[in-house]
Amino acid sequence: MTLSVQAELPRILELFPSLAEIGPENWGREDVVLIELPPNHLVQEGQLLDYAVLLLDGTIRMFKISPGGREITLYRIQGGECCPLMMTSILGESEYEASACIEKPSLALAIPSGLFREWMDRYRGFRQYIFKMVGKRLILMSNLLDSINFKTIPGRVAEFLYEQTASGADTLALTHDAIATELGTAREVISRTLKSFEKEGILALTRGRIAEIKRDELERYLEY
Amino acid sequence: MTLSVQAELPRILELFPSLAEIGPENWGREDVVLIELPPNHLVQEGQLLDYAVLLLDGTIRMFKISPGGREITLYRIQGGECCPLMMTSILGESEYEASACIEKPSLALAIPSGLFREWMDRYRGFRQYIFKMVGKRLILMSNLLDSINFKTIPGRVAEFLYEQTASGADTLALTHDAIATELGTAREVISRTLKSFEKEGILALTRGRIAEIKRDELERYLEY
DNA sequence: CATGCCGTGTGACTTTGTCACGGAAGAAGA
DNA sequence: TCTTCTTCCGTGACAAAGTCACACGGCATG
Repeated sequence: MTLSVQAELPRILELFPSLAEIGPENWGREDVVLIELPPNHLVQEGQLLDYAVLLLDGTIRMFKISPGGREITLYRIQGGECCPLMMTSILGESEYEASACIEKPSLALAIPSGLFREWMDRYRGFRQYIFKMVGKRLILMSNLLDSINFKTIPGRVAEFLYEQTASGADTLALTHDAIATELGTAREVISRTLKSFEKEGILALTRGRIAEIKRDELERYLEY
Repeated sequence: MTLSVQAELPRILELFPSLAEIGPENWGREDVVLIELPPNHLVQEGQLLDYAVLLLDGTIRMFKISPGGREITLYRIQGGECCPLMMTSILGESEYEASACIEKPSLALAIPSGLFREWMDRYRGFRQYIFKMVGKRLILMSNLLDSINFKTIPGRVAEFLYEQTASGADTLALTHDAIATELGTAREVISRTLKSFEKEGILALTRGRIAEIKRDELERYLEY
């Protein structure tokens, strides 16, 4: 069974209000389809560019990977978002230069490149929405660059933990390796940093878990 | 004496062909003006956003600066280009988050934000041009991020020298500090690296000069 | 219970960044 | 020409971060 765009239209419009201005003649098209993205599927540079993808559900992690295998997460795409790198590839006919990993099973609206360009021309709100997305990521990436180049590791780890516990939880189910991958450093570095945090009583470490995280203590390490 | 937009129109259209579709009623406006940007003038975050700026001449360096004073160059804007971070700020009403330094005396076309948005809506070619610019920088920044995080210093210095000598010159008039600022590292690090290159006979160092650069020898150090 | 994998801890070493100098090249002025 | 000053460069000692090699323990699986 495949999902029908028509059936999901309410959900699509809720997530992407800017698509409201698109008329029924476009929604009826056979080449605008819903696709399911399998979890843990990897997309390398330059693929999938026949379609622009708007994510309805799940999450996709965009990252860079070095020849040595070290990774760094650039950003995540969530339901209601789209991938700016992909957008600019389609619109600028340039290369794409990052990898994507589908973290949670994802559902997406696929729009053929040509049609996507047409929509960008025709629909003002949609265009503005896409532009905002791209701008947001541009700023995000410039801040990431800033962090990598100017901040210390303890500072970045503290910041990461601080963000992850923003919802109130004081425990995270994360391996050191996962954090290293987020921040673009090595697992040993994270292990040592966390260990030193533990010695200061800021948190407690067990296998695959970071518990008893004291957010207020973390603040001491936040930079800027 | 101020320069007249009308008088410079041929030059403007040559540098920005996509502006050709804009009719005379817009070119006659009093609020579209040419401005001269003084060299070494610094622009901090969030300024100048009442106008979108299209550069006709000169160069502007966009960079990040740390609390400690270390800098890293994000990219340069040249004649015929515009600043993507500024564009996205105007279109997305978000913050701007970088500094700019006018390196060479510059001449620019200033368009009020509102009118710029109007042009973006009305003129397809102009819109596509701006989008291409933004995309180009997004990719450039993601590659820079990659370099910072994954490449070695000798690799990055070699790459920098390689690019700077692409025109054929085997001598560069650059201080070590200038290179450090380009790459986002410390002057001492660059000094040591260049010294080691000199010991290998790849180049010759004198005050404010790097001479006898052997491009083919540099290739050994290029990464990827 | 045995096996194997995965996550973690650790020490030794290399690379990069920081700090504090000092010294030399060139510009400017007397 | 000599003096003074600024800018640029070199260096050593140290701190921070990344790399490499390996060991150990928890936990799942058969």
